[in-house]
Amino acid sequence: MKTDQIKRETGEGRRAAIGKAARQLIVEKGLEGLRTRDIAALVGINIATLHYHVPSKEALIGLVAESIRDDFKVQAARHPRDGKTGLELLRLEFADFAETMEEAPDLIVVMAELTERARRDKAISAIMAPMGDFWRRQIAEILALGAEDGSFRTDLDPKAGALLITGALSEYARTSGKFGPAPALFAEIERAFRRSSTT
Amino acid sequence: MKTDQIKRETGEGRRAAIGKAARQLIVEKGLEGLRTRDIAALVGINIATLHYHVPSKEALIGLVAESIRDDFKVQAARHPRDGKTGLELLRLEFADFAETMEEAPDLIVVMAELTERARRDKAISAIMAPMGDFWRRQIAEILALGAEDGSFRTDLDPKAGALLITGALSEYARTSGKFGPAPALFAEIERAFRRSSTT
DNA sequence: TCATTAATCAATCACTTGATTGATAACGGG
DNA sequence: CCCGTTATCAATCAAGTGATTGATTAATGA
Repeated sequence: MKTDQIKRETGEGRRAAIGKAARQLIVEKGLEGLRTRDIAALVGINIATLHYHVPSKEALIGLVAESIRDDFKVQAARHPRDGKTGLELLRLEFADFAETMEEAPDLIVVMAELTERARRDKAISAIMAPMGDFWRRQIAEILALGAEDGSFRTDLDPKAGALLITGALSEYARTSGKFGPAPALFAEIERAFRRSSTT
Repeated sequence: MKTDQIKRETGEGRRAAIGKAARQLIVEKGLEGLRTRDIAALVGINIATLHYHVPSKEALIGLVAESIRDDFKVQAARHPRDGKTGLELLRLEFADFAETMEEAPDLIVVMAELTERARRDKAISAIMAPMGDFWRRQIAEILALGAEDGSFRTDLDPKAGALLITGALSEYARTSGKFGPAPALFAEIERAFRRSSTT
């Protein structure tokens, strides 16, 4: 257990540490207030060393975006999803989201920050946009499945419904604290898509 | 029609011009890339003159936040809202939103940017948070009214429903272009809250 | 063992950026 | 017409800010 590095660190290890520190600083100060010097200080290395591992600030932000994408992929594949009804899958989605908010709230903060930046930065957009698309498509598939298996309304538009759900969850994460407990929101979403009461 | 200022400009006029230029630049480069020099250049004045009218960058961002709030208030009071059913009011809300996206898309972009910053900046938060609250409360009232007058489901949770709607509209604005035409989303929202088919 | 590579840092560069200073020119009331 | 107020700018400051340079030291393989 060599906690404190006496001397050196392997290349990939450093890159990972730099990415982690950058994410932490983005949470604290925003992308706007992100400084290479602060990152280096947090990692405990010289600025030149930081530039040795990550050539530019742009590349650094790209590194963060990639690390977010990786975390997102892990989160998306956490639970088995076979042989379940639409409603069960949707609840699984809710559970995943609640779990992420609990365990890795900074993931959501940094994602929001990068999504904002993606509007102007094509390189970031290339990484972040597919993530949003993936999420929405996954929810849309769940809704379509649920409409077939009787969990949800048959007049449901899966794509629009998916936008509703991802929007609501994002908004909840953004305003969290102000709005009450998540289950109340989850329940309302279920009612919004449930099959009409008569049979 | 004195289009080009030969010499001077009144104080309030300048402040307004500075605010407008700042908003334009925030749309182009983000809050992150907002520079006092760029604003001054866009207005056509010296940096010192800018500081004469707006003492600091912080005050400048506050000015932008206030101008956004003012626009928001105008937008919110555009149509008469008395004597209508919940569904009619909701449709009015949709129309207002679509109109804003059409006529003043930068309003939405800047609002998103400031909302993001509000997370870290208390002064901005003090201006922006009430705006979001106001919007959500207004929608919640519409939903509550519609549940009473028979437009919407009776098992509707107005607060959760409002979060669903504002989240969906924000998400739509954020991803616009990717998702199809707004009416499809509006229609799905209506179905989500409509009274169950029987009766 | 020893040359090569990988990793690190002190010092510094070139430029940006918010803000200030001191002087100057228009405006407007008396 | 004159003087105080308002508005403006050229020049400059001080503190950053991303990035580079040149040298030094640990690891690594032949």
